[in-house]
This record gives sequence, C-alpha cells and structure tokens, in this order.
Amino acid sequence: MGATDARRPPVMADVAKEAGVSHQTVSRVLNDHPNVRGETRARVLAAIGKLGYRRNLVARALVTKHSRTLGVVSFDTTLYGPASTVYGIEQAARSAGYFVSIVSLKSIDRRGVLDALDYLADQGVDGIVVVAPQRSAATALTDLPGGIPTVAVEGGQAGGVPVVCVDQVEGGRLATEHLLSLGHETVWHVRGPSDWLEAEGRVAGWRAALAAAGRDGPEPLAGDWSPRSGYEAGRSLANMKDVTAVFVANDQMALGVLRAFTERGVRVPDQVSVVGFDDIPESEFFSPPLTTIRQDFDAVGRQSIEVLLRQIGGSGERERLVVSPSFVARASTAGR
Amino acid sequence: MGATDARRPPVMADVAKEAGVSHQTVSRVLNDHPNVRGETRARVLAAIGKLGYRRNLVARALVTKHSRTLGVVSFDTTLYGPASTVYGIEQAARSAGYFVSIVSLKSIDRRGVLDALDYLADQGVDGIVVVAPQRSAATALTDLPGGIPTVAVEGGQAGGVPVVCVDQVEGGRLATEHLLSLGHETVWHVRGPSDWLEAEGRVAGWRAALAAAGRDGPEPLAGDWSPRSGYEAGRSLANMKDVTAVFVANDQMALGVLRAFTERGVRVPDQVSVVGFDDIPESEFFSPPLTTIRQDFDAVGRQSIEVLLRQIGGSGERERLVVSPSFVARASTAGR
DNA sequence: GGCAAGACTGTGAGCGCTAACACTAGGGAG
DNA sequence: CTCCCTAGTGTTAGCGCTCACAGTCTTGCC
Repeated sequence: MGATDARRPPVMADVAKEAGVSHQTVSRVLNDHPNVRGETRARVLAAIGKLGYRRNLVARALVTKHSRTLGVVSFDTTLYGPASTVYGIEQAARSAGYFVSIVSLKSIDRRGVLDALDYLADQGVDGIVVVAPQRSAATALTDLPGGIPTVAVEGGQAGGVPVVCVDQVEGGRLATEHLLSLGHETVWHVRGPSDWLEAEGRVAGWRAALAAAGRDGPEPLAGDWSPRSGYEAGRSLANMKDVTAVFVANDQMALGVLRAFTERGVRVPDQVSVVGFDDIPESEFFSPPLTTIRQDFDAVGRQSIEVLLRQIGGSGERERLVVSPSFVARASTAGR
Repeated sequence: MGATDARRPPVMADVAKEAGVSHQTVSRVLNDHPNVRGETRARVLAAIGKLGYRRNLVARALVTKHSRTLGVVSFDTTLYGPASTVYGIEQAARSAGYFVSIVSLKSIDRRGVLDALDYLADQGVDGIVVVAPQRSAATALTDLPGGIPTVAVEGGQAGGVPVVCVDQVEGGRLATEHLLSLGHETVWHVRGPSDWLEAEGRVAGWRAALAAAGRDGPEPLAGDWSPRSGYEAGRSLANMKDVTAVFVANDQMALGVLRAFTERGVRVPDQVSVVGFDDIPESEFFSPPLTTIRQDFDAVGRQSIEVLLRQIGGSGERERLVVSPSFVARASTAGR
C-alpha cells in the first residue's frame, strides 16, 4: 500500500519498484518479450495488479510511432448503408486491437474529405478507411497526404488506393433481369444522385440488362435516396400509362414510390412491379413487402479492415475486393 | 530546401532552426501565446508553411495529459436512434475541437459497458459519453473507473453521472392523450424490451394518460423494437374485436403493426388508429403516413457534448437535461 | 541618468514509455 | 580451463512536445 504518495496514477517505475525489478523488465512483461524468467514475470504481474497499473498508451505511441488507432471518414452515418458499414468496420477494427476514430461528413466534397484526412493524420492514426461513395470524394483520394495507408469503401476506381465495394452493376442487372424475366416489356428506373458511384453502377447494370434483352431504356428519374424523392418520382410514374415495372435505386425511395402508387390507386404488384436496393430491415414489412437487392454491409466493413491491416503490414499491392449483392424475392413483383 | 536531411517529417526543432528562433517560441506561436512579436510570429508561420510542419499531437498529449479525444460508447449504431445520436455527438465534438473514438457494443450488458469504458480510458480520452438506453448499462455507470468525466445519454437516473435524455414519459403521454382525445375508449400499447429505460418511460406515460382519463389499461404487448416483433403484435391485435387505438413504442414496430393490419384487412385509421414513436425519415411514407412522436436526437447529441465539456471544465454539478419530444400528426389516426 | 516594470525570447527539465546497448551468470564446445 | 554464446536483466538515451524559469531588451517615470 501507499507505494506512491500522491494521488497520481502509478507509472511503470512504480511497478518496477514494487516488483523489485527495472522499469524495462516491466515493459518486457507487458510486451510479451520472450526473455523474462517465469518467476520474474509473475512478480511483475502481481505488482501491476496490486497497484492497479495501466500502461500509458500515449507515451507508448510517442516512441513506437504507432497509435493503434484507425480513422474512418464517412458520409452521413444516419443512413442505413453507411451506418452498417461503419458498424462492421468498428467491430472488425476493435477485434484486431485497434481503436476507431470517426469523422462524419455532412457534405462529402473534395475539400471536406481532404480536411478529414488531415485531421485524422494530425491525430496520428495508423490507417484510414474512407467510405467514399461519391465521385468527388473518391477523386480526393488520388492525392493523399502520403504516408498513411488508406483504403476506400465503395470508392469505384479511386486513384492509387485499394478498394472494397459491392458490385453495384451486378445488383442493377439482377434487379432488371428479374423484372424482364417476369415478362415486363421494359423497366423504368428511379436513380440515385448523379455524383454517387453506387447510383451510377446501378444505372449501368440496369442499362446493361435492358440492352442484353434488346429493349429500350426509358430515361431514368432522378432521386436523392430520400423517401420523399422516391415519392415524387412515384407520382410522375403513376401518371404514365405504360409503366409496369420499376427498379428503384434504394429501399427508402422505393417506399416513397409505393406510397405514391397507393395514393393514386396503382396496385403493386398487380399493375406495377417494384424492386428496391439495400434490403433495409424495414423493407420486408412494406406494403407490399419489397423485392430487393441485398448488400452485405457488414462483410464490406470487415473486409475493408482486413485490407487496411495488410496495407499497414506493408503489403504494397493495390487490392480490389468486390462483394456480390444478392437477390431477395418478396411480394412487390409479379408477372405480366 | 533540404533543411532536414532524412525523409522524416519535420519537428518543432526544425521549424525553430528554419525561423532562427527557439523551439519554445514555435510552441508559443502554435498555442497563441500573447507575448510573441508580430514579426517573429510571421517568420515562424512562414517556416511552418515552408517545411510543411504539423504538430505531433501525441507528444503534446503526453505532456499536457489531454488527448482532446472523447470516447463514445453506444449500442447497435445500426438503429436509427443511436445512429442519429452518435452523429449529433460527433458533429458537436468535432466543432469543439475534439476527436471522437467510438465503441459500438452488440450486447450492452454491465460487463460490456465496463470493458468499453476501460478500453477508452486506456486510450486516454478526456471524457466519455455513454449512450446507455438499457437499465443494465445505466447501472454500470454507478461505479466508474474514476477520474474520467462521463455523461449518460438516455441513462435514466443513472448513478452519479450527469444525464441528457428525451422525456419518454411525456412522449408516451402525448401519444396516448392524442388517441383518447379522438374519442377512443382505451389505447393498446406495443412496448419495447423490458430492459430498456426508453420502453419503460413510454409505458409509464401511456399508463399515466389512461389513468388520468379514468380508463383501464389493457396489458401491453411485448416487442423488441424490430419491425418483425411489431408485425407479430399486430397479428395478435387484429384478432381482437375491441381494439380501436394502438400506441406503438417505435416507428419500426409500428410499420410491422400496419403490415399485419393490412394483411388482415384491418383498415387504418378507419378501424384502428396507430401512433408510433421516433419519427424516422420513412414514417411519413408508410401506408398510411404515421402519426408519431418526434425525438430530437441531434439536440440530445449536441447537449450531451455541452454537458461533457462543462464536466471536463471542472463544473462539479450533476446536471440532468431533459429534451421534450413533440407530436407529429399524420394520417394513421382518426376519431371514433 | 537610473531603475523597476513590463515585453519578448531562450534554456533546461521531464511527461511515460521503448529501443539499443551493456552487463551478469551459467553452460557447452574446444 | 578458457572462451563464447545465450538467457535474463539493468542502464542510458531519446520520442516531440510543454512548463517553469531565467534571461535580455525595451519602455516609462522619477
């Protein structure tokens, strides 16, 4: 007891004195160095327990130049997709022994991303995951401050950095092919904002599937991912006579589309079939339950950490991991 | 050019040499000390710019004992509520010049919360916000590791720490009173999990409103916040004859209830009125658009940081901030 | 002209830790 | 019996920064 007079937390030297060894030996025990006698190790451990010693990671970081902290830059973590991805990232990072420092941007322009990167670099993170679903964000990654390993999630062909993403084109294709296979003449599309790579990918998949079937693609309707924008697109679609199938770029907008159809008396799936994208927990309980494309955000998060850790470990290769989306059949689609 | 030979990043001493001053003067410039001549300051700033110097915050933290990092412990940041709260916290913290380190728990038991707290303490955070909506988490706060300022969000009467929360009882009352004022004989309730303080509060508000109107409260149906559990509760309710008004403890479960009613041909609001809780972005587009109680998660997040910063600043008082929920009228409720 | 009270700047020490090296004891090879 | 190697330990020197203090150089005022 009373080893240290003042009420300050014990430091390594206190433990050393308590155990009757040098502070370096304490350090060796803490770092699992092989050359410590079992009995000595036990004595040190006992002293640590007795004093309630906790190693000061800041001091450690200063000398090792590794903070064991990873940075995450994301856009609006209120949305289900980013939230799930960040969640997966955080879980994976923590189980690998890393802290996670998060910067949530409200607008994800070039400037914002670079500022966030700088900010995290200042803090001394060992690596950074940028959830960069927008083109402007992805291009910001071409000229990084340098030195800090970085991986992009959903970053398309982001310059020089490794990427982990879901195959959006494939997803768009799956949705569209499903609708065509039900006998629909053509498929309309409510797309996401034009700056988003995910939106682009889904449009490309939709176009590709239509082209492969020899069909004309109508002009896509623009949305901004929000239920409201889907609602507005849905009102427009409800006014057109020849619409029988719609592929909506995310589930939230699909909800808006369904709402607009309900208001106008358009029955889904009897008159119009609707497919969404994401498979948020709610979509199974929409009216009708929504057929959609599932993205495994959790896997994306986990894989991005795996790639980042390899990058920190020194693997120089510029990996590109693509996670496949899957089709989820529910009640919002039917044949002609 | 070539001030430093090696390819290592410049340190304060390099800047000092470049500007022809002592390292301490550089430090003073960086910390906005008053007693630095304008011309000297300019020279230092120029040297910083020329060398691309960035202060090493780890070294700074070692000596000041302040990391300018705040920790956040939360439960399942995939849910809209926690995600929004954490978002508000992060924004507020960053604009106050703090980094944010997040730990997202999957199960929020006592042990998990304490581990998370330890983990953050090791990292040297200056303060911690615990989003502790469950009783087991809240009680974990009664015996904190000590030393680190902490505030609880939604923590009920959590032991010794300041709390910021939404008045759940008031919300439950608002919802129930609205339904009673429409002429419903009584109001049924689909509640959240029993360990959650928010669920308890809403039940209490519902009970209080019924009691004030001299009505009997039927036994509440149990849910777990998920749309599926709401769906199951909805199926039970659809089987009962005398149900005309339901207050559901969150919007996601309300969606499930609506779905079950739709399947059974129960018309909302003609036959049954439904009120939700949270006002998630989707609820405006449910069928029918959901009358609900709005929680300002953003405000909660911001206020929790304000309280925490006051706590760090040394204000000893055990504040308790209550944010009022508000009523949002939509189309899922109607008179008898 | 002298001297105290500022303004401004430099020097030294040390935050708590790890890396590098120096040292001691014991054991097998020559 | 000496030598060297290895296992185990201690000693020293920083990491890059801020704090406390010690200067130096102005000013203003008697």
